[in-house]
Amino acid sequence: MGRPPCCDKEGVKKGPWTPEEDIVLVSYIQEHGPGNWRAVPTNTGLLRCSKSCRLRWTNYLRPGIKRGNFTDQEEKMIIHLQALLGNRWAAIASYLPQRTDNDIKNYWNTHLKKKVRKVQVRSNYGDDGFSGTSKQGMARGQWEKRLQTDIRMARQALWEALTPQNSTPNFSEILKPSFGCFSYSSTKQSQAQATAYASSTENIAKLLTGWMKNPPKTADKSTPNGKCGGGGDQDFESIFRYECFENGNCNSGMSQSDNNQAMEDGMNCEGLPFSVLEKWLLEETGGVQPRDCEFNDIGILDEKI
DNA sequence: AAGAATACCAACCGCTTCTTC
DNA sequence: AGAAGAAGCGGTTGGTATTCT
Repeated sequence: MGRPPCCDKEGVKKGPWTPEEDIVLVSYIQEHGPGNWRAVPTNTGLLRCSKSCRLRWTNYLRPGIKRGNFTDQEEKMIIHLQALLGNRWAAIASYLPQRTDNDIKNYWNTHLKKKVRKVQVRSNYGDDGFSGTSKQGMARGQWEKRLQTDIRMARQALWEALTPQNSTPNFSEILKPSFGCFSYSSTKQSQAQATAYASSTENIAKLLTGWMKNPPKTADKSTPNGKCGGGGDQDFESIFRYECFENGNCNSGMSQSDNNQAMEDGMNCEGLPFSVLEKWLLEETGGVQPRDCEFNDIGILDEKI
């Protein structure tokens, strides 16, 4: 027998929150700060369970939340992140600080899932899509399994590439988070792509090692998310810019002028912000690889040094 | 105009993970 | 070390709005 649900008690209200309840909750949190949710219903007199209070705050009342109207940029990020991380909505939401996991999840389920599926069907499988046997003779379940495998392979490859004993990569490949999801058409091709992906990621270690040897002197630890704030030409952003736009590794098909515009907007050629790409990279490395890097300049690895 | 179908999203449920003792 | 409670997370539900027939 499991623990009884916290909201089963009698007298606990369910359903939509009223503006009055919202005001009570917000006033209480303004005074005491978020947390200790257990105490909220008793101290406020709200006939809600602690869980409901927390959810209402985090998903709706918390300041800084942007609601509705997802931009193209946000859509793109969600699609990429979902392909990379799966349905880990909280992790995805961490890249979009103004959006809640619930919001992203809802948006994915109602809009993006269909959109992505359409694109996949059109570009890779023809109009018969996933029904029955596809053109490749693969059932949907198998396809999903393979997708997961490819993502795992890609992540593994990235991790391996970031360990100091490995070397030699094409950085722009890493900045193509669409790996694994939208680009395969046959098992052979998918394997080849995974292999190509693995070998092409090897350069990251090199790039990072070069960067770490001369860490940005002006890196600003106080910038949001602890990211490097304009550390001369050796910071993450500069590396992304160099590899994508100046070193000829951009394969987005974008014109040079569009590239320049994206660069000015702080994005790579796929429209992904440098800050996000940087965070990916740091997450993929677990914040600890390459082992002898001095990540402390961007406030990530202080305790390891 | 009205009923049915579909879309949307806030909120709930239950499982997992974290924290405290 | 492990039990218990708190908090976090993702899947699902249900009410409302909108669109279709």
